[in-house]
Amino acid sequence: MPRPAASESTRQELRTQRRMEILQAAAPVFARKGFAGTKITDLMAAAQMSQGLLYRYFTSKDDVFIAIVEAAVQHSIDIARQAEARSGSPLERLRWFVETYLPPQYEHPEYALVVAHALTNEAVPAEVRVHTSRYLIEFIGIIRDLISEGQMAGEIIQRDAEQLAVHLLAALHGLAAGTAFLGAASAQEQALRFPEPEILLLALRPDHS
Amino acid sequence: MPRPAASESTRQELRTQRRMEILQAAAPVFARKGFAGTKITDLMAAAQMSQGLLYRYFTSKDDVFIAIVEAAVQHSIDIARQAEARSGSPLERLRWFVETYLPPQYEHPEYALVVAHALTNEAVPAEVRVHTSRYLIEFIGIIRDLISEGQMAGEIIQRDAEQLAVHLLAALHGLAAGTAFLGAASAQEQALRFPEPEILLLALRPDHS
Amino acid sequence: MPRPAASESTRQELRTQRRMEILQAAAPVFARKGFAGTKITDLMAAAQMSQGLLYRYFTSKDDVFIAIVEAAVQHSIDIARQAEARSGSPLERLRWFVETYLPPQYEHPEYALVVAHALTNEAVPAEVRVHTSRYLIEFIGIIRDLISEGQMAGEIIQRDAEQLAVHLLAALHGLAAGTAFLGAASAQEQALRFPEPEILLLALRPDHS
Amino acid sequence: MPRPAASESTRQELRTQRRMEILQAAAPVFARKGFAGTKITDLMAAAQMSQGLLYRYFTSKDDVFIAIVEAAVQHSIDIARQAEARSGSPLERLRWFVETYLPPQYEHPEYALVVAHALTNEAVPAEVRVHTSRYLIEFIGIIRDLISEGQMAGEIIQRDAEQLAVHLLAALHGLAAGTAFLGAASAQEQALRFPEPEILLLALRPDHS
DNA sequence: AATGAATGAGTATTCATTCAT
DNA sequence: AATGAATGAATACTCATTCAT
Repeated sequence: MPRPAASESTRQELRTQRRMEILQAAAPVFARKGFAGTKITDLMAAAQMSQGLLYRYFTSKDDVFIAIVEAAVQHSIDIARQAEARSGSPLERLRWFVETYLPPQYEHPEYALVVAHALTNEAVPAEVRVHTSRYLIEFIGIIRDLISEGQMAGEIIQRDAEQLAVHLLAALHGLAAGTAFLGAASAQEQALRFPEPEILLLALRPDHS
Repeated sequence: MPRPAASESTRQELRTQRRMEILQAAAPVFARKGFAGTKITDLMAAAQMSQGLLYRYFTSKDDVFIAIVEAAVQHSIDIARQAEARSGSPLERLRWFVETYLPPQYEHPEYALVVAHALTNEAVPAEVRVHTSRYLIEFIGIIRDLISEGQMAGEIIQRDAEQLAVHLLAALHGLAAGTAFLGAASAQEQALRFPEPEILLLALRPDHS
Repeated sequence: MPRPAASESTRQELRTQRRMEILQAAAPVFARKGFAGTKITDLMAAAQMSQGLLYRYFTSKDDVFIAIVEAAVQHSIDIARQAEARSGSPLERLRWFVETYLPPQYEHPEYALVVAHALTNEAVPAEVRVHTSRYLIEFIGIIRDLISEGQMAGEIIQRDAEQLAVHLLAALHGLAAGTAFLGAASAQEQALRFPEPEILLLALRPDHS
Repeated sequence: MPRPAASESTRQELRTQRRMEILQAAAPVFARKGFAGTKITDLMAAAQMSQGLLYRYFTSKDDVFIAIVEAAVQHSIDIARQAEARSGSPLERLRWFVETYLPPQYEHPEYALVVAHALTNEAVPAEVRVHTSRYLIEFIGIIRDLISEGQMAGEIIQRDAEQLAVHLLAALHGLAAGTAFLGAASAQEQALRFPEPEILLLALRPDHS
């Protein structure tokens, strides 16, 4: 067997590598400027490549955006599934989830913003929106089930599990979004204190008495 | 013979009226499409007027957007101030705030989205972003002080008041944003249950002893 | 015979009066901004009337412009014809023409500019251009004939009369146009000295010897 | 291995080349239609390029216009300076100037028209107007000084040198402008005879006696 | 007649995408 | 593969003209 295969796979690796570079450079730009507000030029300037090159790795601006959203949503679900699959009590697993999920959001709020943007923004192709929201519902479902389990174990307050799940995730998302701007804004004045993971779990405490 | 005065003031009223119509039609469009993604045509089609007319009432697309953000932020602060000024225990006042603030957000999530957009999006003029974030910090401050009071009264858990405030408002915002898409998305499948106001207050419960 | 005629004629006078006011206000505006650069708003602001009113007196922007050009050209020809009909030697009549024609051009260069604009500018309806240039050729013809007469009387240099005529009128026009800007421009620095009428006639002096 | 340098300099040449093509195509269009009356489409259609391309070479319509005016004025001054620096008597140098300056104006009256437009038209940015008129005053100054010299040499009539200079240049400009329309207009009927350079100098002849 | 609001076609400019090198 | 020039559709904004009062 000759060598072409080797150079072929190397080429493939380079391609994948390039694609990743572009995506990583693109995410924060989309987050900051929104889908419609982002120009191909912005994207490729951030990636330090020539604009024309984008079209060797993606078919369109949409395509880049979709890839980012896809990855972000997939990442969220992955963590939720890991939490689900862990050992430990339901509450312990929820705590692990929040502690694993929140800090990176504080570091890279762009992904949350891009996902939000993808869901909200009509400029984004409808199929992406549908697809993404379906994933999110799955995401919520996983958390809701963990909460239910915790309630059966008596570790979690007896309220509608779905409402509790939505509340938890809304707070997580709100915080990620908030970091993006209040973080920046408050930096200028006095830094705003963002809640530690533990705070997010307070609402779940079982009732006294 | 002061006749002109009458028609003059009438004209002013009509102008104000028209401005309002445009703003009310524009808010949901901006919320759905984002600033850059919204065309003047979209705005004026929603308002059922000819596009050119917009420029008799606003100087630019920016101008319309800013007016909406301004109003939304002002409205938020107003409610917070009313809560502050109310009689009753701090917790009761916070409950009133959440019960007053949340349901309209479920009804009209567009305003929250527009504000978020204004803060996040670089396509939005920088001064608007700065101005708006300053208001938001004031908003947070009011809620934080209410929480502090509640803590002194023993009604609220002893944790960093600012973190608790940020958490509360992040959840509120996250829910408003979430309604916009998950509401719509879940409508297609099975409706998602969004938390009642009471849920938002669970995190504030004082610790069991 | 009843009275309606009287009020009827009064109405007519008012109409004519209004038309004139508009034209007089419009000429300098067109001169300064050109045809395409002038807005109806500019015109009517200068005339201190509401924009809509223009359409009671003229059918369009073109119409106003044409009326001004027409009047200006007609005025030029009138003076040339008066010079033609005068008594005195051909050179004396030419002198009268230049002395009568030039100073008002220095005072109101706008008309010369508007005529030039009408001839040059393709934004102006083609028929106006043709019509106007036909008039101008007539204008040149009158001056050329006066020069010919002067040559036969030995008062004027023996050169192609048409060339001399074109030269004279080009200078007149060039000076009118020049006043509009060099006058203004030089006012800021040191005033530029524009030629007295006599200078324009120097080229016509018969040869020495 | 300095290969990139070569292609880099080639690129620059191509850019400059393109800029020139656009300018050359644009000048007559601006001359015919005026600044406000000229559409980007007109410009680029004349240059046989797509409209969007203009913006890779100029920042705006203004920018193109300014470049043309700048070049035209600069060209005028250059010729005046060459006349100034020549050998020969003042009158001979003036004759050289007129003979060099006038015929190209007959060929390409567009530049004179564009300059006139730049000075007259308020649609043109004020700074361009000021800048250009300053140049023109310099231009006049050079000619005035040549005339003064000629007067001292007894070659030129004893009249205010500045008035003579303004007259000469007004005639030159008037002829250039005139060619643009009377040339075209008269073509349709009978050709009008435009003055030969020599005619322009007649006014300068010293007095008989 | 007079006013100023309403309309919508038109224009400068931008930007995703394609193409030549 | 990589670059950056070229294309042209799309969009904010303007302005002549019409209309309601």
